[in-house]
Amino acid sequence: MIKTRFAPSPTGFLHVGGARTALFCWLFSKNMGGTFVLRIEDTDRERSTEESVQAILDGMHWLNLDYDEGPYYQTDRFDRYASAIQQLIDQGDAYYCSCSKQRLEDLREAQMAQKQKPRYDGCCRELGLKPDRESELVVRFKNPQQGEVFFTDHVKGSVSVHNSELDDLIIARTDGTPTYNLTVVVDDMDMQITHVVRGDDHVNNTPRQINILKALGASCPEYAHVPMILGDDGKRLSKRHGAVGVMQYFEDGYLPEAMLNYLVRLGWSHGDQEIFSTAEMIEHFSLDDINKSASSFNTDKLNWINQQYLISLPLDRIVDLVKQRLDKIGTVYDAESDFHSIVDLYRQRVSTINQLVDSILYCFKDFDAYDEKAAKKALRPVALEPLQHLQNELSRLEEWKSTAIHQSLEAVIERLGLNMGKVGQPLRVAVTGGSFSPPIDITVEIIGKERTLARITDAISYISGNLSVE
RNA sequence: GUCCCCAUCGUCUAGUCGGCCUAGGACACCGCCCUUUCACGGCGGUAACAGGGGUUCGAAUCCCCUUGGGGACGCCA
Repeated sequence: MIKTRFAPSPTGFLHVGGARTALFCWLFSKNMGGTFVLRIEDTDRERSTEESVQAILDGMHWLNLDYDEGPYYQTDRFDRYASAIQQLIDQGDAYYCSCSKQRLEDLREAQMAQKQKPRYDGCCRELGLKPDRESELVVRFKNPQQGEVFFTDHVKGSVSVHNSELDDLIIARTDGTPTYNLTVVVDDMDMQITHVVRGDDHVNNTPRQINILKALGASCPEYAHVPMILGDDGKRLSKRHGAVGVMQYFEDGYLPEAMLNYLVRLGWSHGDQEIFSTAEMIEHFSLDDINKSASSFNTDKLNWINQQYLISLPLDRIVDLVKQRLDKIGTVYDAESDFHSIVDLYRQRVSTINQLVDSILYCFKDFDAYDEKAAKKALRPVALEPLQHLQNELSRLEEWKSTAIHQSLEAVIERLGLNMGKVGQPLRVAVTGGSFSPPIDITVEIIGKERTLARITDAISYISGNLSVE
């Protein structure tokens, strides 16, 4: 039976890299019919926050990455860690160390100066120090000094590191609290995790953890270290640029399905397939197909995928999201109004919910100003006559339907000897404020007779006003 | 600096463990078609095996070196 875990530390929001790691982990366990556990690694009390825990939970919930077990909190398991540390000490696999931070710092500097890899020199390793009330000691793991650690990673392949490269890492701080490398090992062991799927910034920790695991008498899980996600510019995602929480994408109008689909294709593929339903991802996913190298986040492609989902998801879903957004930005609209047709007309013209809402706003409220370029091009004196004729024709319409509206347009075109562009485009700008919209007859129908006529009047006076100014 | 890892179009990638690759798909970009605008859709185009050595009848695929990138080196995780 397969068991995986996602183990974030709550020191910030769930960023795209973390989200993808969680996704791969989740996908793998679903594919194998295994168990997916969520574990919050909050042993660093200085930096862990309640808000971060919530942000991670929110992000996973939005993406629909549900867990079968947890969330477990490491801070609830300090007793267990203490006993594991004691076990190691009793076995002679760990020892107390009294080296001061100052000595450690000096040591590190001296090693760097000699172009060596900075690491603990084992000063207290054979001293047999005992803890007393006066001095606060730290506990170090007695890492083997001979041989090498070898493991086969599902994505990186064979990795080996000589024990001589490793030092005696601290497993308990002076205040007695356990550190990361000890807690992961104990938890993975106790929770019977069979596959550790995590960011590849942990490959260097793996040999140390394997050594601790062996000392504790446990067997090793399998590993899959997934590569990092770089920013749009190929640089590392950091707080200062690009590293936004996954919920920011929700705020920006992206769909969780699209986000998941985009993320799954970053570092993983299944032939030439681009669009995957969740079921398809689960069916085809395999850890061994994950790419070894880092990949860059590309917003253009995310936008494209989001648009694909905007088009293919059930209309009701999109309408709900549009209403939510409308409410959020405080747009007043008739609660009875039916958005289905307008949303359906626009979903293939935009790439996010927010863009969709922005572009249909003119249906609910009058716009403050015309789009500058559009007005300059379409609302010129030559447009006066067509607009006046349209005003006339349309005001006489009894049935406000696109077909009838279309006939009115045709009538004006014929009477004035113009083409559709000369008549339709001024109308479009007059009525929507901009130059992009679905077919003009349909657009006009949706806006309604009263509003349409009023806006044509406004456009006529706008053009006339400009005339008198000149 | 030391150790670990990585390297196909601008980006995401295919490349079933050497031949079917004069390197395929997608995003972006550029044309054309559809079209009253904008999109969607359709068709076409520009564009890559980091460099150098091997191994082999034959290498994007295997080996070595160089270069470049990333990661780790905490009483952070």
